[in-house]
Amino acid sequence: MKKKILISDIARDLGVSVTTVSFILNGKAKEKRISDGLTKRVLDYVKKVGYKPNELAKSLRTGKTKIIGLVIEDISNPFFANIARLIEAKAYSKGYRILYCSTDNQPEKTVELIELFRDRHVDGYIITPSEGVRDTIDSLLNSHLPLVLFDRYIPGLNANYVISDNVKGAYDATAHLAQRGYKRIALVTLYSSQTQMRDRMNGYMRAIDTYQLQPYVKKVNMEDDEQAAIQGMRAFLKDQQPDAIFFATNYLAITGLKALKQRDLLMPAVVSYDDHTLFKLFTPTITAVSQPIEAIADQLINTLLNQLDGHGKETKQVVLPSELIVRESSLGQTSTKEN
Amino acid sequence: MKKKILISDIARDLGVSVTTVSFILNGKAKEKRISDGLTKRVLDYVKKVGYKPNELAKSLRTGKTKIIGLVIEDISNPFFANIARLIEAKAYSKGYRILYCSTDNQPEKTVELIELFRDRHVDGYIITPSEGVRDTIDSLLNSHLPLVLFDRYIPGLNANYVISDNVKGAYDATAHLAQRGYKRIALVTLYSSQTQMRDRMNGYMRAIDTYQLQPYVKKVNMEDDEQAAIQGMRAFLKDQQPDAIFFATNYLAITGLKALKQRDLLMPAVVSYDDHTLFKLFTPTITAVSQPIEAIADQLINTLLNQLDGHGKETKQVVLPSELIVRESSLGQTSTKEN
DNA sequence: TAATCATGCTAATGCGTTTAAGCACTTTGG
DNA sequence: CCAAAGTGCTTAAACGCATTAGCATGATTA
Repeated sequence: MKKKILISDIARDLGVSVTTVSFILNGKAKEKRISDGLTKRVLDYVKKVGYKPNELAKSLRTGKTKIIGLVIEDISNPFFANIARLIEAKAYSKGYRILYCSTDNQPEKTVELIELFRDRHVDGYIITPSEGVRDTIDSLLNSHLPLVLFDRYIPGLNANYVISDNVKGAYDATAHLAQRGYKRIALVTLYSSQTQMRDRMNGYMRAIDTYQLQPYVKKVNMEDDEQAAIQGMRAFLKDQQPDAIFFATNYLAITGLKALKQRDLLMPAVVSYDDHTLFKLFTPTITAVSQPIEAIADQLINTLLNQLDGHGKETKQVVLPSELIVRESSLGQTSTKEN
Repeated sequence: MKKKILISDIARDLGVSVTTVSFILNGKAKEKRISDGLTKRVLDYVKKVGYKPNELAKSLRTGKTKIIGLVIEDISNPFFANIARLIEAKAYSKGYRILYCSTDNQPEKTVELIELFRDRHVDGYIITPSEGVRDTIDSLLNSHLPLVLFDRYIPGLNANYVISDNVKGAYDATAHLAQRGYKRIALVTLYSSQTQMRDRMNGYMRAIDTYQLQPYVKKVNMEDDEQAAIQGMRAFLKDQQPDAIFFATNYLAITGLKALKQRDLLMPAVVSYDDHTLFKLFTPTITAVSQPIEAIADQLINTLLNQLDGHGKETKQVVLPSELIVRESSLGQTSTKEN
């Protein structure tokens, strides 16, 4: 168990000052007019003994950690997981590392995680805000900390965000069902006033208006155990007998499918906001509103990096289009996006 | 944008020394015989001004970060995601925080992530080791850093680990199919010599021996694009015409289902190692070998916390039983574990 | 009465870096 | 020819906290 080697060891061994070594290590050799010979000598020695600076000390001194905190609703949801992956890759190439945590959409947990990241002095934040975290986000904003929200935003808060066009996505999904001739098109959504949920509801209602249909809305509480949610949905299905259902999230769709699994209910047409790898495997396959994951990740990381570089003082609020992926194996039709 | 408040500010405002404040804040008031009156006065003032110590400085000084690094194959895989959740919850209650990262099973990335965590001085490691990281793990071991491997281990390395009984799980799955009368039972696995894969193969082979069947094994490379894997599987299916398939991981099963989706192939019976929320929704539903997630998380965190407390010098290597969850809706049978 | 002890606190040092300021000399420009 | 600028480094002060060793009191003991 060899002793950890310090920058002062390097300096001593080479007969120079710690400062000089530090300059060279931080690429300031030229700027600080250190001779090429010494620069090379130091670099070689550092490589030889395998010295690595103590990042904690470095961060304490500089105030920078080269870490981005990713506070996400649920990392096990494929939509979020995929975005996390893309962000991680892009950040990596810029020398930043990502640390992630799941909030389960619980305000207290979200606040705690943001505080944790703040305690650890992460350089920037990417957050899916749950309800009731306005003050915490506001405090980050007031401290001028680089920050981008996504998937939803906080009305009235002048923060950067990247979201998809939830209204249009939901409208398209509902309109698609209406055009197929379905008459009793239900929306299954959450008890939630978050913006993305609100907008999906609005999109659904707009389509209902356009096609002069009756709305059937079921709100579910997903924080309780899943069984209760399933029971609630089953009651709704028996009651209202929808011939088509638009689920406002992919996990609502999954829970809904479980509710439909028992064969006493007839299988309505199903559309989900957010896709899922397995949706294409179902019989019948499930149409989905697919968010432009790659573009979202791009915008997120670029907006954040801009702020980290000190540019981009003006807030950036981006709305990206979603795409309806139509899957109807029973009718022999396939989307071109299929693989 | 208010200035960050320091421990020295507290001390000055209260007319006491920094040392005293530090003692009180770290719960050493009694031990250091600080009077109750002063203790209360300091605590109250700290709460009033909302002082929070700089964790970086603290860590630099103490060498402790109260952070556990979780290096996992793929956080978007439900099996890993669920374990991560449980670990996070248990660690949290002990004052530890979790930081996670996905390796995608790539050795270079795994090594880099472990180094990253090491640079950040995490207090302990929980790792699903990919191949080729023996040296890195060994180096952690040599530095006496608290460490537990899981899902697989590294043969010959005397490290703590927690795994499930892969041999028995695979045997049970294969035997189940044999008992149902299937004759051409295939194994679909990875090109991988990791222990869990090796053991699942061994379990399959033992069952093949027991029931005097012919083995049909397809190895797949999942690091390439999925299309190639699907094509490979389809070729195998057409060639060998298995009437039952045992997939060695849940994502192999998902890819396999995509390969089977086209209706030119007859649907064989399917069993997967590791369960998935959606498996029970398929028609026909999919039987799975389910690992005891809760027990695994318990053992992992307990083993690690033991080491962090300074106890537990002897290495702990735990093998937990897996359970076969039989799902056969077509036959009207259901497992009692079903919900 | 002096020696001892418990009490309640503080001064000083260290953790491993970065960085502003400087130093002793040499070169350059007008 | 002399001030200004350049050269190649180093000194020392942070960064924000924890901790060891110790110091001044007053109380207790012998």
